[in-house]
Amino acid sequence: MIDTKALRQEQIEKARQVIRHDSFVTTSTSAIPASTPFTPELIAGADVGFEKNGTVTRAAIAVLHYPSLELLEYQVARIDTVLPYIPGLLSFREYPALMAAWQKLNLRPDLVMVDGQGIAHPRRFGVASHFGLLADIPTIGVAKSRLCGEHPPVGDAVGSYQPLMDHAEQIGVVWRSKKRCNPLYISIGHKVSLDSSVFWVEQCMKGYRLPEPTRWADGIASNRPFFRQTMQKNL
DNA sequence: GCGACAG
DNA sequence: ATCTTGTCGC
Repeated sequence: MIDTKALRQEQIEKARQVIRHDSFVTTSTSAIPASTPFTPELIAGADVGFEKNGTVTRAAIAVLHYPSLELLEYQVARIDTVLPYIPGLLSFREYPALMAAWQKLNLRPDLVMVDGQGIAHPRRFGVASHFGLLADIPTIGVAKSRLCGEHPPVGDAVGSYQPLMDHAEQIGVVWRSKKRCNPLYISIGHKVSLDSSVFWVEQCMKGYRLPEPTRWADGIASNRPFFRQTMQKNL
């Protein structure tokens, strides 16, 4: 059986290592100051899906150039599924495949947007934080629905937002990325502040519900015709 | 005890 | 997440 008790404990311990402020580092120089004076050159999106009745876990990472948001590279990794889906323990199921895809990458993204929660998690250790910590890369959690926390209704206008609260602690921002679409749940993954997280997601929007990095990772993974065509056109 | 519950 | 066509609404 699965020792869920131990996995939850592991989350609590690893969550202490998550860095919640901007801590971008260039390939050469030292750490870059807080806030957003730093501009990433490469932003990636990561998404995980399942095949063969859930027995195979497939991760896709798409690397885009910023600010052009053009696709520069993508890698897909397939591994045997290691764990069933258990709410709150999603990262243990998904991060092995993410690491495999990560290691295939030739480019080194400055920032990765992960499909799922960051610290907007019961133990503050969602898949975006887990992956960011283990790959030691700045990450942002961009989820399509809520895992925990509460928030007031978000306004209908694009750009409207509400804080995602867990008791007295703000764990994320619920942000309307597109009209008549459910809002996005944005949270700190690792080494990116909440303000910066929302900022970079905004900078990566191109009229769809999802920011381009995540949208591309999603499209590549699901093998949809439009993405295949545009992919071959550019790569 | 009864719901809620990322992907 | 995944199985899947048409269809309702803006």
